[in-house]
Amino acid sequence: MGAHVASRRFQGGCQALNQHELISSPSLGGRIVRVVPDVSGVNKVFDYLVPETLKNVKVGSVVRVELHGRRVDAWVVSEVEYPSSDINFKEVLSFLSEGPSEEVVQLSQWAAERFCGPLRAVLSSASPALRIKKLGTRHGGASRKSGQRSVVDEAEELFHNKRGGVLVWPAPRPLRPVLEPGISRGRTLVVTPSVGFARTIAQALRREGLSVALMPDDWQRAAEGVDVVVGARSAVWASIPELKSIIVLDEHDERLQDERSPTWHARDVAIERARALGIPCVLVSPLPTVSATHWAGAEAVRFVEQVAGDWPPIEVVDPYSDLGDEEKPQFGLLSSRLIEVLRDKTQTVVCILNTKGRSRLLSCRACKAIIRCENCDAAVIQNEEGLLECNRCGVHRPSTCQSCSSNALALLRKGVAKMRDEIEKAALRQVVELSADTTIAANASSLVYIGTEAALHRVSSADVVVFLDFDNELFAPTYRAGEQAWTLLIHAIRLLKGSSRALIVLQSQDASNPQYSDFVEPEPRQFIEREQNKRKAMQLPPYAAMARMVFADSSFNPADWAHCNLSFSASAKPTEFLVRAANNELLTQGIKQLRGEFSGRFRCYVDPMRYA
DNA sequence: CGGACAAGCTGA
DNA sequence: CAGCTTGTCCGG
Repeated sequence: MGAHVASRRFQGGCQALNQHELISSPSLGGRIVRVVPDVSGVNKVFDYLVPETLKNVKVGSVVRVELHGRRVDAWVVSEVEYPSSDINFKEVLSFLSEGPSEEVVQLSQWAAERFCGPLRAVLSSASPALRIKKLGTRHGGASRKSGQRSVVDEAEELFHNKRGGVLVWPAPRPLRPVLEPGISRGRTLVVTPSVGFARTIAQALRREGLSVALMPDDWQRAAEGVDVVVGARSAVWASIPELKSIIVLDEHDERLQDERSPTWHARDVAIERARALGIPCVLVSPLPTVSATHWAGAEAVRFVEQVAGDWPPIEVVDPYSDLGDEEKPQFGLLSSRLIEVLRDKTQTVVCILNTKGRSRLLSCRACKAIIRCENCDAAVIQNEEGLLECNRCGVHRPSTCQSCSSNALALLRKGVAKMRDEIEKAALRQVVELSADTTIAANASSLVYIGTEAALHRVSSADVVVFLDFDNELFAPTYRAGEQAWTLLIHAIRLLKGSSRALIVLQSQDASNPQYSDFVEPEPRQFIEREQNKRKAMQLPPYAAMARMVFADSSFNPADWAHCNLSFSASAKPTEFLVRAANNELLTQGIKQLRGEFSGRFRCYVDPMRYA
């Protein structure tokens, strides 16, 4: 009977990690540790006895255990006490490696719960790539040169504010003033969207005489103690003793979110980590997300005065309305403004054509308007029955244009290769297609490039960046389309740094849409406020919680699960659902309940970047 | 995940 | 009813 009660306590998968669940009392047989096996599909915890010989086994340690007849790696997540010693535990077989600190283990548990995914995956991101038998202790930090630079007042204030906040600032240009107030407080964690950016920062800080750990390679150095730990999103899991502040750079960038379940976002993890430690977290971006500003609250969002040249001129042009009728069929996505830019042989031009989901974008043959959902304004697609269907809100309607009632609709689809040919014809000079296997000559001058959004990461500078079809970004069927469009734009703007003729061209077949006015006259305050109001009105994150759920088979019927207080909407795939709840707590609670009661398997993607 | 065991299907 | 496939359960 006692064994049965004990075994019931292990039920419930990754949610059953509450170490306070068991009554504390001295145990007779030695230390008992609760472990998470590194086995996919086993989202449960198990308890093992630590033999006297393995003294270095502690919370976070990677150990070897026998589970169901096989030997597997596992993380120790807590020590537990049993009221009696009548259960025969298996012993931990061996100590394999140092792992995340207890603080990071707890943070991982928070993230697994908040993002409704397996703890194993988070612990894996938080662990060293190679085994570490023993950690040393390094200097206590603060081994730094004096000679501090002038500091941006706003950044300074945010770090002195106990909680931190959001700094609206065109990083990565002068970065030192933003990092300085953090670094001067003590050990600092800097998280960036890309490894390249992290490496640049690490090099710059090392040149100043600071000790720096670049994640994930310097896992051990970070755990032993350095002045600054810097890395891409998984650096947010670095085990750092006596952490004093956290800085997230380019908070708007979606690369800060992991796309596998659990879909943790480094911004959210950083905020929670700082909260738990009672240290400031400062989020930096030229245009922070609604989630960031909502967390900070109005008084902790600081706008740094824009420097001239931060924003290059941005032109929105309509490739249809500004051409003569006879030119339209010939040039397609080529506006006269674009042709003018292309033909100036002294300028390097980068053209971006995002082909993702392009084939699904519809336009009206008669009035050229983009076909949108009448309810929520998202771009719609045509389903198999020929009806227009909104992926965002699920509304259907017959195939007619919302602005002129014509029923002649055209699919806008053209690949990069085809566009390259057209552009080359119009440009009267060579156009290079940028793809994964294109190499760019180091000092190639004044060329025209074309590629998907990945091309923005493949060139180092340009005079002009043209988004051939910005509607595809701005009206993408995800609620974060506005922010994601801005992310691309910010990246493009940084490519223009150094050019005296910097220019951004956004081609749109709906240039008069009010959403475009934000781009012509960028006003971060206004954009943030408008975006916030939109999310609030439509009950979208962060004012509500949302997840994509992918079931292993089609045995799930949402109608049977009303008691979980989740609202399900079907998607194009029968095994996928979009699920909503009023807030994150209700979402995780509902999903937890569902996981407990529903027999089938499913994966969750909380705050999904994109959803079909 | 992958082993254990149970229940279901087939063919002589 | 052996021999095989398919399903469900469970791991300390």
